[in-house]
Amino acid sequence: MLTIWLNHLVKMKKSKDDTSETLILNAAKNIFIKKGMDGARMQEIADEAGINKALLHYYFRNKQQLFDAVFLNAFSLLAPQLNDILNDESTVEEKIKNFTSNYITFMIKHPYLPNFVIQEINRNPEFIIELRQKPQFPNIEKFKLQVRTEVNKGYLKQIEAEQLFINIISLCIFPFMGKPLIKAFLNTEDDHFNTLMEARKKEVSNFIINSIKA
Amino acid sequence: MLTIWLNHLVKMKKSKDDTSETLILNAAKNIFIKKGMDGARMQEIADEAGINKALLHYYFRNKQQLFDAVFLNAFSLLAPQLNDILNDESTVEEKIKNFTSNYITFMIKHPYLPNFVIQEINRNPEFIIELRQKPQFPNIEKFKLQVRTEVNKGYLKQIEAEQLFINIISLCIFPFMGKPLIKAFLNTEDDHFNTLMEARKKEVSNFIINSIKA
DNA sequence: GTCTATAGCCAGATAGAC
DNA sequence: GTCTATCTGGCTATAGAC
Repeated sequence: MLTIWLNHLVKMKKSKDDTSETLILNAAKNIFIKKGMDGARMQEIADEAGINKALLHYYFRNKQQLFDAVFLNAFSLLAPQLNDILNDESTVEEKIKNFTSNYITFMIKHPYLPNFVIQEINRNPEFIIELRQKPQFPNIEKFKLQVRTEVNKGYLKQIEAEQLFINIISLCIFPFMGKPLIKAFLNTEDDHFNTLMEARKKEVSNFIINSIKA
Repeated sequence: MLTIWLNHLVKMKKSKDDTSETLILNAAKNIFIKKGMDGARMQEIADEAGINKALLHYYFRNKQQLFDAVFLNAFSLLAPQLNDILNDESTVEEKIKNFTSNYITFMIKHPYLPNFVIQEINRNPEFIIELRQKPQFPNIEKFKLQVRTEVNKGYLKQIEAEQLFINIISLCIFPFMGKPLIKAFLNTEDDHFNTLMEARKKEVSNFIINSIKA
């Protein structure tokens, strides 16, 4: 009886973010995102989590399963925001303003995410097949229809919805993937790069809307 | 004497592309681009080249040096074209037309290159420091000045040269890095994706120029 | 649940014959 | 220059004590 009560106390002391499982997931996220599936070492993840290597295998049977947990979690951060924007009721112009601003804000917070996700999808295309099954997977049909309608009504210049969509996500995501290259090309440092990204929250939507507004 | 002559004959039979060294470099390129430095196996590269693992170490002392050779070669394909465009004498509008069309044509031929280069730079940022030393490394100062001049003269709408540069390369490069994701979002297959990329040779410059022309 | 110790494998690199 | 055979280290995964 006493031991139960003591255990209870101990459990209370640990916040939800301090359980071994979440410690491991966080550590794994950091290491996998930096080094990828192939470059990451289980020992390194254990060290980062401040626990033992054997414990990784206790919670997640093997490296692949630990990786999958991290990957799916990362992807599920990226996708839903896309969906929200694509399917709400605002005009194309409003959609673009909201989406670019929100997505770039999000990218500033999680700059390593797109590189990680895209790299690992290229390494293992099976992932995408799995992801597509899920009902939350982004669907752009409504957006396509809306663009066509607004083009026909003369609100927007002639443009293919699919090309517009590609342009939008390219402008939001690429700068973060290519950060080291862009910094080198512009011959600049983190401070100025961050200022540029901050400005892009408005810059990108202006750029797009300038181009397509009739 | 006879052996010398025979050796000569053998060497004549081999075209320049059939020497062991180029066989190895080609094989290494294929494997490294698909799997990255960490994912690639020396054995796999040897198999792809149709030679023995030990021979890899004979020509390139170790895996890192073989990788470096491939990486530098890949990068030196990407960079000079950028430089050519940035420093010739045409107007900003012409520059954008030429650059986007040429670069997307090039990307269609080498779709795996940007992913490879950017991924490995992120994995090992030392690379960029080395690359920046080289005189052929792209320099955008002239382009920046030119954009500012044309904005001041009223040929172009107000836009920061650096943001414009980021937009241009984002629109050219990202679609190829994100190909599996984009295909999934658009719910489409290789055929249609390739058609879209083909169209982008003109589409991208129209999109940009629409946006910035006064 | 958490640890130490170790099994077992695989990959990079070298030795040495031809 | 090219091969076969082998060394060596490091990594995933498990066994087993507490």
